Amino acid sequence: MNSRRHQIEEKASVLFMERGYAATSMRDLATALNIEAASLYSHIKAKEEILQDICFRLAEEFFISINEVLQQEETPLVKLKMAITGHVKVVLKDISSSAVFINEWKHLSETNLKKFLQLRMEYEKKFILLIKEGVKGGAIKNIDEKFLAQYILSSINGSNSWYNPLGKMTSEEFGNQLADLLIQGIRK
Amino acid sequence: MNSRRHQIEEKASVLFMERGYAATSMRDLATALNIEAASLYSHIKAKEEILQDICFRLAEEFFISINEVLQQEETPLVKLKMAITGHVKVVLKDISSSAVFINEWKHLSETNLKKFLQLRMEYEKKFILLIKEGVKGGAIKNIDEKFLAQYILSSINGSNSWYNPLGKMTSEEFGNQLADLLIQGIRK
DNA sequence: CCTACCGATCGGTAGG
DNA sequence: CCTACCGATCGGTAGG
Repeated sequence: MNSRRHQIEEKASVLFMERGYAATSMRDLATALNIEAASLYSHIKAKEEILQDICFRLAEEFFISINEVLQQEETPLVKLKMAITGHVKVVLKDISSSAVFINEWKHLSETNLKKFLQLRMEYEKKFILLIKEGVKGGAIKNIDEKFLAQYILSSINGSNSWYNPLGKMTSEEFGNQLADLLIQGIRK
Repeated sequence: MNSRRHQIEEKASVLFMERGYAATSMRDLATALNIEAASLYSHIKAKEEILQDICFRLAEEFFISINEVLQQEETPLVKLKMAITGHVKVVLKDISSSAVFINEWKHLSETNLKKFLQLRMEYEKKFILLIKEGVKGGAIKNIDEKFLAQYILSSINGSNSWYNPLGKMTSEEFGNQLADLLIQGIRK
């Protein structure tokens, strides 16, 4: 709907990814959009509002993905693979926004920061539960589930910085490849 | 030798990790050291000099580690595991400095940035070569070596953000565990 | 969406 | 290592 606002967030994601949130000024953003800095404030209330919107939008997308996986009737290992490919899909669908989600959340101010970390913890817990199932059933190595969850999630998130959309792999192939490597590493 | 300078860099690493380079002011740093901002400049020439020193010091440590591994007479898979545990060791030995190396290098200015990216590429190439050996010898899956190298390195680097020095694992145990997961994922 | 601004803060220097 | 500053830039507002 609000297309100008959408343009602002899109451009901001790119700049925040490239230079970081703190090093991107409202004048930088305005220049990239061919307007004056003051004009931005008829579309947003504050700089942080942009960061907030990006971070919580991505959080929502990650939740949609994992919740869809959790209601499937599959083995833990299959579900875990789906959770991984689903996470990768969200990351690669919008690389700049996910880069901001992954690297710039720390610039959220108090209340937002708390909410954000709460959501991230909830999301990680869902991964941990999935892994616990797998360990119990004997499909996954008997390693601390939190360790494995952090390992998997940080490995996927890292791919944000090196996946090349212009390379030979589509994002689906990439996600599958990555998931296979991770799954083979942790399975018994 | 120059212990005051060393203290400045140490404290700066922590602040740069916590808030990011751009969001850390020289006044923040000075306050953390109980001195005035202007006093910092009798020890350093500019803010970027601190960032530069941290980034290139870490780069050096990574090179020392990989070069030691490369001159070993071992199978590619064993050498790769050594390269991984060596890299983890450097990362975990100084979590704040390595966090700056991993996340804040983009704030280096032109000349330093170019040099830094050059070094990082050289380092990655050594990993790629190691993996190529393994693929040729049939020990490692026939997957694009660059993909595998990026996957491994970004997975290790990610651990910087979630390894808990106060947890049950020593950094050696942690590095071994991580290396095993990665190796088992990529081996044939 | 723009012009014209504001107070605050930035990295850094002069001089002791 | 400090006091006293400087020009530049920051996020943001008023008023149209």
